[in-house]
Amino acid sequence: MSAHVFIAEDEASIVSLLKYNLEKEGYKVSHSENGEDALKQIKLKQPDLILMDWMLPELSGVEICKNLKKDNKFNDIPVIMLTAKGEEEDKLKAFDTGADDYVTKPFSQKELNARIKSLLRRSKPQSSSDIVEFTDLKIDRITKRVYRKDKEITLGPTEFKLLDFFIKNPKRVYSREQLLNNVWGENIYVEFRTVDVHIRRLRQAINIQNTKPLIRTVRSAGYSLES
Amino acid sequence: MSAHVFIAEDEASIVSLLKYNLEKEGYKVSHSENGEDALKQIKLKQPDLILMDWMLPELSGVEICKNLKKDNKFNDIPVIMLTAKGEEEDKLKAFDTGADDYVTKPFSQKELNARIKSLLRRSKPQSSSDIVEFTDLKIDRITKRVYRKDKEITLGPTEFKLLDFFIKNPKRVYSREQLLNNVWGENIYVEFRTVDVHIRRLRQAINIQNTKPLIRTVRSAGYSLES
DNA sequence: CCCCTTTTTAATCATTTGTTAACTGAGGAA
DNA sequence: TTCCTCAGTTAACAAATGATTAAAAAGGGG
Repeated sequence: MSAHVFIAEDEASIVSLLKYNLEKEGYKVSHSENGEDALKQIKLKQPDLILMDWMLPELSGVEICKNLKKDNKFNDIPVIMLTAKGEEEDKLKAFDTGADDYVTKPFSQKELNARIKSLLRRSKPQSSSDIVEFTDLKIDRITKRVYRKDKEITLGPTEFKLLDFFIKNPKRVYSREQLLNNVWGENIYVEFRTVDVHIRRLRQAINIQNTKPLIRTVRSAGYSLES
Repeated sequence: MSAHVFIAEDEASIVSLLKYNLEKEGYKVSHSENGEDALKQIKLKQPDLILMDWMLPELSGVEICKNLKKDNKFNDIPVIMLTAKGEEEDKLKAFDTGADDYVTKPFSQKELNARIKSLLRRSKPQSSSDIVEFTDLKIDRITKRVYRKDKEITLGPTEFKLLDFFIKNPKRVYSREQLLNNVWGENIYVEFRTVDVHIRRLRQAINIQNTKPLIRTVRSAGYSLES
C-alpha cells in the first residue's frame, strides 16, 4: 500500500522531475498547477503528503496550508514547502503557516526523498495506531468501524468484539468456552449454542459472495479466523 | 516554552517555598498576596495554572475562582485550591466554585507537582487554535460562535463545549463517561442519560435537512463526530 | 423574581441478544 | 455403501438492553 503524494506546483519542469522521481520511489503521485484547484483536489483525494510551491497562481501555498491546518480533517497531512529563496525569514513564515518541512530550490532529490520518508513515517502511525488489519479485513478500534476490502461493514457490538478477538490471533482455533470467556466475560453464563449463533451472524456480515469464508469451523474444537 | 504558574497566597513562607520548587521544575512563576490584586494580575497575565489559597485578604480564593470561571476568557485556566483544613465539606465547596483540584496544607511538593503536571497536560492541547474547522463546521473559540456551511448556529454553553470536544478528534468514538469527564469535568456527577439529552440538542442545532447527520451513535459504545 | 439552561425522569422506540428447536451434513460403524 | 449419530447450522421469537424523546423539575444568574 503505497503513499499518495500530491504536488502543488506550476512549473511544469519541476513537476515532471518530481513526478518521475517520486514514482520511481514507489509513491502514487498526482498534481495541480494552480492554488485553487490544488486545494479542491487535496480535499477530494486526501493524499498522505503534500509538496507545495511557496508561490502559486490563484491561491498561494501559504494560504492553502493555512486553510488545511485549520480543518481537522486535513490538518495531519504533512506539508513540505518548496521555495526559490533560501531566506530564513521565509522559512519561519512557512513553519508559521503550519508547514511541516521546508525545502529550497534547487534541492537534491535525495534529500527531498529523505524528508518525505521521515514525514510519512511520522504521520502514518498517528492515524493508524489502533487499527488492525488481517488480509482484506480492517478493524478500527477508535472509530469502531470494520471494513472488508475497503467497504464498510456494520456489526452489532458482540460481533464486533468477537471479530476483534479473533483478529488478535488469526488462524488460532478457539473453543466455545474460550470465546465465551474472552468475548462475553469470565463470569457470565450463556449457552454454548449462543456462540454458534453469533458466529453465524458474524459470518453473514463479513462474507463476500464467491469467496472462501473467513471463519473456519473446526469440528468438536471450535472456530478460527482464516485468510 | 514553559508554563506560567500564578500563586495567590498571603503567607510569605509558603510562597517562597512554592516559588523555589516550581521554578526548579522549570515553570515561570508569579504571585500576589491579596485577593483583589491577584484577580487583576491573573486577568492581566493569563497564567496557565493558578495555585490559590482558600482564604485571602480582600477577596477570598472562592470569590476569585467563581469570578474566573464565569468569564469565558479565563474559565479554562486550571485552579488548584490550597487549604489548611482537610475537611471534606470544604473540598466539595472548592469543586463547587469550579476549582479543578484541591490540596490541603501541609502538602507534599511531589504530589503538588504531579497534580500541576496533570492539569497542565489536560489544558494545554485546548489552546491549539482559536478557529477550528471540520468539513463544513467551523467553531471560533474566541467569539464562541459556531458555523455550519458559513451560516451561524447558536448553541448553549454545554452544547458548545461538547462540539468543541468532538471536533478535537473527529470520527473518534467517545463513551458517555469520557464525554462527562472531558466536557463536564472529572469531579462532577451527572447521570449518563444527561449526555444523550445534550447530544440530541447538539444534533438538532447543527443538523441540516436532507443531509446525513453529523453525530453518529455507536450502540453500547458512545458517540462520534462524522463528516 | 423571572428567564434560561441543565438535569432528571419516564415513556417509547429500536436493536441486539440469547434461547429454542428443527434442520443439515460429516464421518464412523456395520 | 448406507445408515446413524453427533456436532454444527439456521431461523424464528421473546426478552433485554440501549437510545431517543418530551416534559417536568431544579438550578443559577441577572
